Amino acid sequence: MIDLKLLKDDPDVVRQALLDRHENIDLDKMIKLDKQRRSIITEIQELKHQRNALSEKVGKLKREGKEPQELMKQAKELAERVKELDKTQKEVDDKFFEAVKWIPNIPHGSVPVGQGSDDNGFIRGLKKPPDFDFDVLTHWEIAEALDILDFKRAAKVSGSRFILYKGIGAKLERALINFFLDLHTVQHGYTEIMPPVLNPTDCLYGTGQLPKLESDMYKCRDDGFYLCPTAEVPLTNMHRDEIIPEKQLPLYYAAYTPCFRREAGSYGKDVRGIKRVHQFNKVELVKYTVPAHGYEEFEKLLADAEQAVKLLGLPYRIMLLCTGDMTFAAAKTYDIEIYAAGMKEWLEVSSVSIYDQYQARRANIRYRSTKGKVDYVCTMNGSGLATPRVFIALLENNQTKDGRISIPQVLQSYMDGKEYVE
RNA sequence: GGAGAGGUGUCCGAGUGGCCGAAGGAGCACGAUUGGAAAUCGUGUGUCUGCUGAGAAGUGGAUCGUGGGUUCAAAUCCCACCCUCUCCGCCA
Repeated sequence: MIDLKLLKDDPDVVRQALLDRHENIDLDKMIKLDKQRRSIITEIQELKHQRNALSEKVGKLKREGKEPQELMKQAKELAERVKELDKTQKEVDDKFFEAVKWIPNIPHGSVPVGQGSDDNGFIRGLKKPPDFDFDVLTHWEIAEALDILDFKRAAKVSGSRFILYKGIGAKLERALINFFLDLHTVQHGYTEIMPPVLNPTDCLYGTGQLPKLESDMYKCRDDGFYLCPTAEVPLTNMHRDEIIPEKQLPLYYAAYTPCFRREAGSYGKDVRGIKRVHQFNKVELVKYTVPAHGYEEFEKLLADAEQAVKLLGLPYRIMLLCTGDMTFAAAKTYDIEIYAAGMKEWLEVSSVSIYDQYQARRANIRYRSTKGKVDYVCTMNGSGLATPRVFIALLENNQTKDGRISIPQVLQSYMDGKEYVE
């Protein structure tokens, strides 16, 4: 949620943010509702004040053994009016907050204004894809040849866009997960969490997937749970409705979870292979910090994710997303993309986002400063990394002329010391 | 699914209709003490929010799991729901 003071005192900032993000939201209606709401509140509070004062008098007189009938009658009349107004206020309030939920975060000043991926900025990494001196295959061709992914049977047990890893393929997937977790917990100081992956509505609202991405998630009909679309959800909601002592900050969490996405609206796209699937594995990094250190920690988080790609020796680049390409709740986002030689595309393997206090406001996550002041924390997260695309890149970039895949050195200890998938 | 117990501030915990935003303790902050620290002593200390104010602040309102109800007045009484714990059943 945005800071409501902005709406009242500086609505143009919000208006500009909406423009930059190409969000079509009727801000004037909200401002009007807010004004209406405030005036009702003022009125109600005045009445309640009177009522409370009367009640107090009644109490005092009764204790003195008197029966203040007249006062009680007055108070009753007041109380009835208050009750009615309370109802009106609730209606206006509900309308207002329902509308405010749809206001996205304000982009950070360093974010380029733009429409879509063409307007994203290049930060660092490879400018051009690497060359190969032989005809490269796509990952689905290699995987079938090596019998490490079984597309037909994946479709049989679940449908299209599901992955069935087999044999050394399954082991490679497990190696990636373990490598990422070990890297971030041992080298980068994150605390490992293994959270539940069925999460209730409140959690998805807290991190900002709801209300906007409702149709992109799987929902359990009878229990109302959503299948976790990213570990960001449980990791960020862990501290919902808490006030964290400042000296405990920053908090660093890393978690492996499967992630579930309906990928609604992408039907004809990327149907071959495992680039876009309904269930995938991801190691997610989440940090909670004091707002003043947010952007410094954010750059470190990016570097932590980048390190994983570097150690795997994959060709990558880091892009800064423009206003039009960022998700709803983010104030700034970097994408790490690796090049897949077979598909001849850059694939996003990590999206590193900072939310300022937007998520914290929604999820009510606060901290108490050493001086005793309470304020919302700053949250951020990034994939470190999502496996299917790393898997693609390993197959497509590490393929050899003779049809094998060389295993990066950092993974070999997780693969019984093997140097090749063959 | 059945039976019982419980949900109060940062935490523990008292509180069964008005003098309760809430005893007591811990924690935290500040001060004293100390060469420094621990211990000790003193003082302060919930959160959200309306209005006025440049601000310091002032003055209201709300808040004791959530939502309703009774009452002039609710942490306290009534109803529904949610969550946690214990026991039983069921499943793994």
